[in-house]
Amino acid sequence: MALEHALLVALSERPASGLELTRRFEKSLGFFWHATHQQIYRVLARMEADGWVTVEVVEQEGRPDKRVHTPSEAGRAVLAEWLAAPLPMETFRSDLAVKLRGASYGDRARLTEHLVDLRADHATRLSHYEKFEREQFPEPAALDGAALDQWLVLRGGLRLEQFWIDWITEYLDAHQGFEARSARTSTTERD
Amino acid sequence: MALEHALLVALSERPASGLELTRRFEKSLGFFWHATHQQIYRVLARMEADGWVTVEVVEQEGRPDKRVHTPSEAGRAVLAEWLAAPLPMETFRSDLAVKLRGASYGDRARLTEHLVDLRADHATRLSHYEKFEREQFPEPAALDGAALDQWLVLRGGLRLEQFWIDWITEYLDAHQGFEARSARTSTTERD
DNA sequence: CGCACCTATGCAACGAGTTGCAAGGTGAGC
DNA sequence: GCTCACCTTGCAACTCGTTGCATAGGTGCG
Repeated sequence: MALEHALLVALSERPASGLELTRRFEKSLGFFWHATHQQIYRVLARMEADGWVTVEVVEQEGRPDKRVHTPSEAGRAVLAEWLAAPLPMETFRSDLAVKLRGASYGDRARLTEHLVDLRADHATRLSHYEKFEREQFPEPAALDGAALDQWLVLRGGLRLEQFWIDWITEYLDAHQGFEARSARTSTTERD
Repeated sequence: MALEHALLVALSERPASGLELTRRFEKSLGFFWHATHQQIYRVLARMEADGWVTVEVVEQEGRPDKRVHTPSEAGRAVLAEWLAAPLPMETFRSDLAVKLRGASYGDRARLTEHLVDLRADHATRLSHYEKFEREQFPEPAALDGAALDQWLVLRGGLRLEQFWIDWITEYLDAHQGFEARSARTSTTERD
């Protein structure tokens, strides 16, 4: 329902072809959104049919032509209307939560290994975001308008990665603590 | 792809009918998952056809019969296999992120109002979770096994609500700071 | 030349998830 | 007795998103 609007935001920042949008969604906007190129192409086609964007065919040297999309007046109106609507609370789905909760019904040691790996992956992405922040936004206090917004969304990405890391750490610590207590108890029992 | 597994976890904790599962998903498991009753019925039917659960029809007084589902041996094997698989990093979609990023192309004041409301909603849910934690898990250090896992998933829910609150707060503060700076600048210019 | 790979766009089929609606029964209030 | 709400299950139609494949030219490598 909202990919249309995400595309309108991206195209408002800079008109682009379908593939260029796909690339951009893998980068900065991708902190909180991901879409395959097919999905993007399909939605772009619908938006064009609905008159939300205009298309200009740009010929390129040594490459196929590309179709560059720009928000129309109608598209800008649709975007503005969507932006003004209230935000419903999002519930999300997390396989991780289900696996944590179901750990008793499987191999907890295997799960623990995967959790260590997953935490490492999130740490890697976090440091990637931090590098990006240092390079692209060296002086956040000087930002305003769209650039300030972009930085703040990146801040959300950073915070989210930290959330995953902290949660997994709490889980691992809690189970380690439980095992330590069990070991002490059985030692005591042996005595 | 994973609703099957979430249902198997829930049914492992306690066998249930479709509607009972729907209720439970609105509560504790719902921190990180939500499903409509239709979705649950359809998946239960498929799991029954695949032999992952067995169904017992339970007659009730003054109510329609209910069909209570219990994981079969095959179902438990499927769940264990899924639990042992590596966890892919989840990317998620957030309308909030898109709206924050696109704020320049709409009415920022309206968005700000909605953000204040949204933050209040998350704060409400957070305190609800905190109450639940105090009541259901008064002594976390004493937990083990499935109960410890349940508490840790609730901890994730708490952390996630805090994430939303902190992020929105950072956004509002940053824009307030920018407005304050702008006001000072224009005052200076007037002098 | 043959082969692999890149750019750019797109189709077809499938699975997941939501919304709207309904059947068929019970209990509660008036 | 009638209406209304609720319980339990379920169908149908729709949107959203993914996966696999296709086309058609261009570049790079041995």
